[in-house]
Amino acid sequence: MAKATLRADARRNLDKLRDAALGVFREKGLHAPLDEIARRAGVSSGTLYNRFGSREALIDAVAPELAADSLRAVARRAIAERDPWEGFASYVMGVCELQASCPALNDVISRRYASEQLTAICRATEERERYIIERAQREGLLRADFTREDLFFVFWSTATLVRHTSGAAPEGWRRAVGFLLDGLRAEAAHPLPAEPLTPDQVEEVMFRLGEGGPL
Amino acid sequence: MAKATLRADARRNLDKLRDAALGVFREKGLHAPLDEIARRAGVSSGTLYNRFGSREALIDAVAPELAADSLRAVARRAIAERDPWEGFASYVMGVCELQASCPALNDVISRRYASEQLTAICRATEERERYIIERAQREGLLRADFTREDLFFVFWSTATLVRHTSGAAPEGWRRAVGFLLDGLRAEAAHPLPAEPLTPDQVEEVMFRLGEGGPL
DNA sequence: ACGTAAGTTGAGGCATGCGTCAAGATACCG
DNA sequence: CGGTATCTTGACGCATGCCTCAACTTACGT
Repeated sequence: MAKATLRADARRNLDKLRDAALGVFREKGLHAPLDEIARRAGVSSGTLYNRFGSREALIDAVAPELAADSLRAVARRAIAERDPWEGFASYVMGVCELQASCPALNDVISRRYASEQLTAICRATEERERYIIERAQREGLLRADFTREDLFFVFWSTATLVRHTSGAAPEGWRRAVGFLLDGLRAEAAHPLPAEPLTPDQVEEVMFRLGEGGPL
Repeated sequence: MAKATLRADARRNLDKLRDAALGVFREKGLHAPLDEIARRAGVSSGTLYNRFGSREALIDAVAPELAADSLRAVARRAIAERDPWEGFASYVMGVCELQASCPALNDVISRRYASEQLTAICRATEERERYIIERAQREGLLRADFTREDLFFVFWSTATLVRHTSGAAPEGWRRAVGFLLDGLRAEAAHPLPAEPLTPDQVEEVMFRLGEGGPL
């Protein structure tokens, strides 16, 4: 399917587009206008479509550099914490910090776009999260009824919070996450009014997030 | 400025538009296309602009019927609770239920639109909230460092949650709110990593929400 | 150096949604 | 009933953003 060899100029354009996409995505999020990426790369929008064909392909091309490393690093730091609760808390805060630091990461973490690479990155994330959660629960520090799917509540919430408060109160989200973490400690637990989401439900929600729609 | 008396047909159209707006807003939220409202009212979009002139004016015309009563009712029920914590929890859950039950209310509560009437409604809300919060704090049930501005964290979060999970997991948000409430009990309190938002900051965030922008 | 396959261009078609205005319709007054 | 002020209409222009394709340009092999 894919041509093995590109003409030199095409190859150059592909690289310029990749770089431009990385920059624009980081500044404006994964929904940034493709035209702007083409403009920044110094090529026409037609070329962008020639080289990539879709936003998704473009995202796939930059996803690893954009997200994989930072997410891995956050998990690594969390696991390195001696205290399992501190590890969990550090993970949650760390991921939220990523969300706050870069619109594109925020989109990745709250799953505003799906793509092959992104999905792979998330699957890797998932396993690390399970470990971090279980470790904290084994010691009776994280409430026992907390599931990995519940993490999405945290990240979806922070996604919006960060998006809207980054201007007026850049550190405001930390307070919200603080409240939330206090509710996740084992000793804070009270019976919950609803069952956890199933992985399928999470999947479905993410799928709809991709659709876009208003907000 | 405003004409005191309208011609009969104009008056009729105004009412039809008001009704249509109420219906469409309830179904789709306050950002629903104005054309659709005109269509449902059986008039042309030009007439909508003749009668109202802007989305904001249209919102103002339906805001009281749309939002004021239900918000008041939730606060009333909360205050009627004997236990101040139950009152507070019931208020939070109640408001979130409104968010979940109607896209327009969700927009009002999370302040996706500003308008004169809406602002007035919110100011009324504010006082009731202060009372509910203080009552629960006086008894040492709600954590002492919780401010009225922090309520917005809850409602902003739920707004997004509800918007995205209403299809796949209609009751899912209750679980998220459950976690949050557990973090708000006095005995769950741990030092927070950030200061509360000032009312000005809340104002500014709300102003930006109105702007729209992506998501 | 030249021919051709490969690549690029950018105007233009699509769709959404806001807001306007000249032309036509209609209520109301005398 | 007629005249006029009031009101309605709906096509149009605007803007955003996606995506395409016929015409043009360029790299590369010989």
